[in-house]
Amino acid sequence: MAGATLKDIAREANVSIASASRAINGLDNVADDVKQRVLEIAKRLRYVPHGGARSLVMSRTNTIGVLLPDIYGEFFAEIIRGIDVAARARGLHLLVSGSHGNPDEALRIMSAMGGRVDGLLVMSPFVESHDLAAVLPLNLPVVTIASRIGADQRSISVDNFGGGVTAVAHLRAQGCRRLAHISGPSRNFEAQERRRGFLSMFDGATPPLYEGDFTEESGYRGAKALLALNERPDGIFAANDMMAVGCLLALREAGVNVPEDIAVVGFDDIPIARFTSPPLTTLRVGIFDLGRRGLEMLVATLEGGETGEGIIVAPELVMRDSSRHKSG
Amino acid sequence: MAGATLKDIAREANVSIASASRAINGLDNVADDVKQRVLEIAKRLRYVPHGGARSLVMSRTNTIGVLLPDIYGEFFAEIIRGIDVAARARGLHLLVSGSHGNPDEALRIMSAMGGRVDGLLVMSPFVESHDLAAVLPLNLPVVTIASRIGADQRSISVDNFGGGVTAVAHLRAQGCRRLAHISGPSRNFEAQERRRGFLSMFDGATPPLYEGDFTEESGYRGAKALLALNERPDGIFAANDMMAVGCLLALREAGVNVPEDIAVVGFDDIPIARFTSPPLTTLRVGIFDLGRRGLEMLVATLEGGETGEGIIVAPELVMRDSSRHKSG
DNA sequence: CTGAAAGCGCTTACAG
DNA sequence: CTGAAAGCGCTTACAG
Repeated sequence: MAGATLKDIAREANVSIASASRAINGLDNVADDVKQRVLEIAKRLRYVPHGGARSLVMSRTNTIGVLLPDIYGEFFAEIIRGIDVAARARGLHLLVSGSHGNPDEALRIMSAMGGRVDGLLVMSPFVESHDLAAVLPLNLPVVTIASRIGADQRSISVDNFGGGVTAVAHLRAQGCRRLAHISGPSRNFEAQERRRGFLSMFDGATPPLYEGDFTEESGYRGAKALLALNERPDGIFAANDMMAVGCLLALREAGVNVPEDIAVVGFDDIPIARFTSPPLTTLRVGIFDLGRRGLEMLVATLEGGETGEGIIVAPELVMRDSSRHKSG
Repeated sequence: MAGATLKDIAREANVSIASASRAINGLDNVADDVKQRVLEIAKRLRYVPHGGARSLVMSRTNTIGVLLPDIYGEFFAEIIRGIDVAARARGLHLLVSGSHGNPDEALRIMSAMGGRVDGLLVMSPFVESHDLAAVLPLNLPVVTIASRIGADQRSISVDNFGGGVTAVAHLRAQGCRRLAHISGPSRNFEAQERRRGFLSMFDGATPPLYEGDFTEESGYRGAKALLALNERPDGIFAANDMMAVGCLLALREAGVNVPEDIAVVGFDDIPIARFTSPPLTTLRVGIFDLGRRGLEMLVATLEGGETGEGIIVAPELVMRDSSRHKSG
């Protein structure tokens, strides 16, 4: 019922469980015939080693815990894919937990992962996330991705402020004079930084802001709200691509030409951005690589114990038709 | 270094490790003061129980292994989200492994998960996947999602054939006379079934087929290929929404009106389908629910040992503007 | 090359 | 209410 164990195999093969263990693990201090016999029996019994027991004695789980705020849309699919590909290349397992809504929940989950993982990859973009640092498990290496956690933490994050600045500079260079911003949720640290970057380009003036929640839906509503303004904007910076997609749809429905009447810039460069109509100008953060590099950094910590500080990735402007030069 | 253990706590609290264990687990056969003392010390030491040891002795891991073919795009993000939400509700962990490219790799991964999980949720849509059934770990409950594995397997899948039939019937009802199909990859079982359903509506005649690979890119190329035909189709059934998105873009670029000139139907109803232009008519399979119900079915097997056969979900036509009634 | 034995951290009858 | 002890399945010095 509970599956074959090493003991079963050893008995059947007439050897000690030590020898069985060695054969299974491919060590060379086993007689060839023993090795063969054991392997055969193992296959016949469909033996699979008990990972828990193994990790108990080796004090290594070969598993990385992954903590995500919400598994939603292409952005997170890409992040996980990057992590997964890098983990697979190293024979590591992934204990994944998505959709925690706040730091408290993240904490509960992390403690539930205790003893099951060798390290933690945490993405917790909540503004309050720096509290997390205080409760992170001792002795468990952690790398944060796009989060706001104590600066002493090893981390890989995005220059969101700089991205906001770049978006504004680009729109102005394309001839836009009245810019507006559809921001992400205010409790999201990244959203806050992008908005700060955007606003930093206006001294004194207060450009129109609409607070969305990173969904297409909210981008759609945001664009409608901006269109209703007395002074219509001629350039919109959406804090992520999902909202930009919703935004493009609302503009189309309103008969607004993009980019001639209103230019649009997103953030992230999710795979679908090339396939919107018109194709979306955006700030590429290399989502897949964010995940991949996060995992690699964690592995480096695990192995070398290196004490490098964080990496900050500068988003790269990808110009597509949604913002390409305009008449005015 | 290795983190505090029950022994450390017991020593510090001047109790046996048995009592410490009871206090930690909230059993009631512990004196209140002992419980309090232990809990305090545990918090101070940032104690987290060793999951491996616990699962070893309890022969229960509270973890579900999830095996996906590829973590890519919104479809898989939604599946995982459904699984994750359902798992969280039951206090279960998820050991996730994405991007296996074939049944062999799936097998390797499954054996690597051995002893770490109580059950397996497998999605392996490869045509050759029925081989998997022969090597699935003994005694490890498995539920398959949208896969082609032995019929005795508990499973939740989609009526892909019926979906193909529905798509054709719908397009014809909208007035389309020359239908074409952009199919998924031929080694994908679901893609095959959708194509079979499509073709079943043409006796004798051979409508145009273009084989894509489920990416936007291939949908884009497929539409271009179909537009180059002598006899242009006036209705296209794309085997998934991603390809339908690429298809819509190609049609727009070619100045083709949708649905007036060519109507388009997708498959899946990914979240973004409502936000394409025009909004995409598609066959909704309830992706999130596929994941959620798969996990629930697995849990039922785990708990009750019930022996129900599989569930087959009928996709539901969601009519949007990309196929709404046409002149001709 | 091989086996007996210790021990990883935990839970749970069992006896008090 | 409490503790000593057995045991979950495995790996690894240690002694042969």
